[in-house]
Amino acid sequence: MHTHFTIDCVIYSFHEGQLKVLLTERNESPYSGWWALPGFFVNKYEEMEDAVARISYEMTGLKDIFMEQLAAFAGVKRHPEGRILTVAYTTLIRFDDVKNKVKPVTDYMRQANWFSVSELPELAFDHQEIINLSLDKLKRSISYSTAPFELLPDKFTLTQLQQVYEEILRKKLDKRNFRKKIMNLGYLKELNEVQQHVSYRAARLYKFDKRKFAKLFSQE
Amino acid sequence: MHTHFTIDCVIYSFHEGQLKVLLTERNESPYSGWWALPGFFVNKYEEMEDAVARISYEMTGLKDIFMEQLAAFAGVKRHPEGRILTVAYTTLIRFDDVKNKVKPVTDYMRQANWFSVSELPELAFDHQEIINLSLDKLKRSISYSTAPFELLPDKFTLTQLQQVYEEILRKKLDKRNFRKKIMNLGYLKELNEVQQHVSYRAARLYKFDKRKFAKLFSQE
DNA sequence: CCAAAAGTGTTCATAGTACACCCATGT
DNA sequence: ACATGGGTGTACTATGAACACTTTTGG
Repeated sequence: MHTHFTIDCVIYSFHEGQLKVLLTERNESPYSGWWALPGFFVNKYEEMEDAVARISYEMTGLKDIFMEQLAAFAGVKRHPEGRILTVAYTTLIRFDDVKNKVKPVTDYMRQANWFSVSELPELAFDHQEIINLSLDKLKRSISYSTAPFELLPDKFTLTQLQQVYEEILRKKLDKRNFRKKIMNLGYLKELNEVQQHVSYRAARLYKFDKRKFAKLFSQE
Repeated sequence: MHTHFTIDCVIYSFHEGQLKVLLTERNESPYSGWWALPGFFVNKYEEMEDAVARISYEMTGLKDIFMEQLAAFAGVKRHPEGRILTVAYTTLIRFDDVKNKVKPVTDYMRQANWFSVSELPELAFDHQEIINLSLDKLKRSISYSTAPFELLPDKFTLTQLQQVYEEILRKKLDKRNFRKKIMNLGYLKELNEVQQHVSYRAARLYKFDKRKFAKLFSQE
């Protein structure tokens, strides 16, 4: 009638054209020395939302990130000591905001690091399964969500945006059709600015207009 | 680091043109005498899937129903005794298959009964919230899922099918457009049979072709 | 013959797809 | 001048939405 209760965090980012996930190296048995999702036990009188914030901070050093629930995993055999129920949470963050800040503030993890989702090491527990489920969900929801913009800097080019879509959907898109579609959605703000420091024609920058995005859904 | 762990079941059915959910009347404190989702504690060494099967059976008398995970709810204040983490599961069943079979086989519940989702009594715990979330999910997934067919008998009329869509989406649909769309999907089998015992023109019956439905997704 | 629900098509607007070349810039 | 990615349009197809009348049947 009781179970151990943990939270695991699937934190995505986008860098160098690739979708990355943040992993931590465990410093505790079992799976000491293995890479795993940042995660830990929930305290007895702690709300789940508070636990998510605390644990994501302690394991990765990241503060003030809002995470969304993915699912519960509760296999009796997940852990040698018996059932540990884990509730997995996911979020998307901008790589530039955090690039030098990922560092565990607890001894339970030795280090934290970004891995391309297509080249993951072997993971502890059932963490690969958790990532697979979350990637599926991301793929399904991308068209109706702000997900691509949460992964990009405030100002971005259409090519960068297209790369995010391509990484998440795992397929190539046609440039002209992509631009037509994305501009028709009506929530991109065209800026009078272009990329700097590139050795080819500089691309125009765009911003995501949250207000217009929200309007599309509120009117129904 | 430990928590109580329960499963709650959201079981839908369709009857008399309405989407129904199966509730049980509690016989235990807290909320004794209140209507609640069928749910109970998971045993220590029990797999979550086994617990779902056992609990749905004990609370409602229904056997062999496959349930899908919805989400975890873990508010510290959900229960006077402290945190109880519940994982909610949902399923859809055919009313005709079960109409006289819903009866708890435990004393924890006094009775089980179907309620129209639009006329629910006040529910125990946060169960209304759980139902709301599951209705949202059902609405979002209806177009890509077998959900409507799981709620209908083996042979059904197009009007019945349309009613299921209308109930889940909570809006009226145009008959001609609905038929055009649903027939274009290509997984309805037209039978050489019609309704019996109706006092008006009998409608043609259709079957859902699982194989064709599955093909649509496997080819991608 | 009447009540009740079954069944049926066309038009219009919108969205998706396929496809290839010239342009601007930095080195 | 060249390499690199930026930027653009058209034709076709498919899908979604609006809209009203005739047909069949049992009682």
